[in-house]
Amino acid sequence: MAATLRTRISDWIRQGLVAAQEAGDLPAFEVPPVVVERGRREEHGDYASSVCLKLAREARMNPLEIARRVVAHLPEVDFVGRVEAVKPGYINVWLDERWLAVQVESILEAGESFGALDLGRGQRVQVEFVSANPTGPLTVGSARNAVLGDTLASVLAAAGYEVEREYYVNDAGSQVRKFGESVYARYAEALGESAPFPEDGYRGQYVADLGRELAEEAGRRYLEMEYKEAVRAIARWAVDRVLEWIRKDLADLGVHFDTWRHERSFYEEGLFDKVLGMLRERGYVVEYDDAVWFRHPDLEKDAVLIRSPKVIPEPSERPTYLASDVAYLWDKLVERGFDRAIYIWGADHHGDVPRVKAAAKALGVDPDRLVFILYQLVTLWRGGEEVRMSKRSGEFVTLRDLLDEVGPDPIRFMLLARTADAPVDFDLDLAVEQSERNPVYYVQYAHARIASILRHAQERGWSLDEPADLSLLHHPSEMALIRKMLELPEVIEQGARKLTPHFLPFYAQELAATFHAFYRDCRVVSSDPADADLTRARLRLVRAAKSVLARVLHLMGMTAPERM
RNA sequence: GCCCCCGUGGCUCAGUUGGAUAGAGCGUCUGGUUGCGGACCAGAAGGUCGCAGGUUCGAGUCCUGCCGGGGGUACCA
Repeated sequence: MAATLRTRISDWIRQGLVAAQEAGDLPAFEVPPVVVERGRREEHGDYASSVCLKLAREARMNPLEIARRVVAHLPEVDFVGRVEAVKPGYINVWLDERWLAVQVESILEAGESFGALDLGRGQRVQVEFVSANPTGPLTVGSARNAVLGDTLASVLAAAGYEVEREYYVNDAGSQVRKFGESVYARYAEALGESAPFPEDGYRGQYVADLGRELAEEAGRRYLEMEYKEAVRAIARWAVDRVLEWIRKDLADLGVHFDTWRHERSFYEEGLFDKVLGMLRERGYVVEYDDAVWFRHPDLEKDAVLIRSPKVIPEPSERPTYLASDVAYLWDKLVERGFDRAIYIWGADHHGDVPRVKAAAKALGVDPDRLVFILYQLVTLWRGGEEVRMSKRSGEFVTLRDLLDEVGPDPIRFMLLARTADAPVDFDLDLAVEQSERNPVYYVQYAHARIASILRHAQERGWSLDEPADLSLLHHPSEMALIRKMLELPEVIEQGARKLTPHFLPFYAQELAATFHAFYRDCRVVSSDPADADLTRARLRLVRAAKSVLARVLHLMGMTAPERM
């Protein structure tokens, strides 16, 4: 399966167009891309194209007449059963039902690789996501980030990209230092000493726990060190501890990273100095007010700060946010040579996008190779009321809380089933509710139901691996199910092209619904000996449906339960 | 002020580079299983796609203005 049905039909119609031109039935003109969409109504076929409407002006012909001539020149292909030119000038295409029936076998053969495309042609893409500050547990917002990034990565991999998942660890800069100071203070307290608690420090309970843990582990060692040095060491220790939590939470959510890139390394390895030098050479750096600024004509502001002693006095540490971003983009696109770098950011960072893009330009890197997916905020609801979250009051729902209360599957599904552009209202009551109002179970139920049918069949002595005469499949509900399964590659194509994984949960629901309707109409395991061949064919069909359902669920990072 | 996102049936949301009568779930109403999982299925009611212009054969989709909601506009990340 290298191309979607839609592309094959598009190519096919293009062939008809060209053939019509060569035969002199159509005037010579450049053939535009043949847009093919799914027929919205039964009488519009499985696929439909409106190219002829677009061509009417250039060809100076009635669009319907164009369509007729194109149809007359369409070559024979096995997957098309019927084609017609209608009303204003559409070309409607119906798939061949015998061909459809046979696809069941190819779906089964493909298994977990069904829907794989080579859209990416092996291009290397990095998806960098979550990347939350390692100064505390992950929040619900990070969960949305994680789910989006991880699923997008899966979709891109399915579409033929070579994908790497990366977590960017912000372990340089003022927040980490402040975190270190906070832990230091709690650590000192645990040992009966008093230490100044930093202004705007981290006040969560976990900070106190870390302080106590450190006191038990290290004793008075850090108290005897020079303060700044102790803070630096403690910060490293505490960041490592927090990263362990983060890693665990993400693993429980089903998210795994290939690489963890540490911001600090940009400074330790001299990458930042190198990139800053390049910017300076190219004239994009100005200095005034005792600080270093990045300037670029694309920016609305005169300049953006790169380094200032007022932010970070320590030259060895990260100067500003942008400074690291500039070093990082160079690291991604040049040093490590990714063709594309995808960033998953909260929409509150949208203002930084033009800066990073401008920096890329300044460094001579094509800014289009940087892609930013911005997602809106998540608000939690419980008992019909918004759950207010505030880190200061310590009353915020962590990803850990959510995992303990809801479990990974509903979290993933519900955070996925919305465009990134729209804010998410996460209804805690609904997420845990096991009812028809909860779409998560609707999809998983279809999978479990098929598993149950297969168990039932085996108990009755049916073999599941037996070949079958698939041409016996022709019931409308059988055909609908096959058609729906064959849509998966197109869902993957859309998701990879538009970088919008939210198509998956919608498709999953449709597939489940199509299966349930089939189940109503068609008995799979028949006890009538006369139906033996049909039973065999339907068992193949149902196995294929189970496989595709599992495939979608796995793409979404969810489980496909055998029973529930 | 400026920048970004959103505004589609009662509610939550889809809508494939502009296409044929705008879709789904939930909710409401009505109905369905003497056989494979009723966490299921079928049918019905319900929408001037925020408002006003514009672009064209054709606009929920593109452009402009306005209204309403959210976010951003730090020498924080």
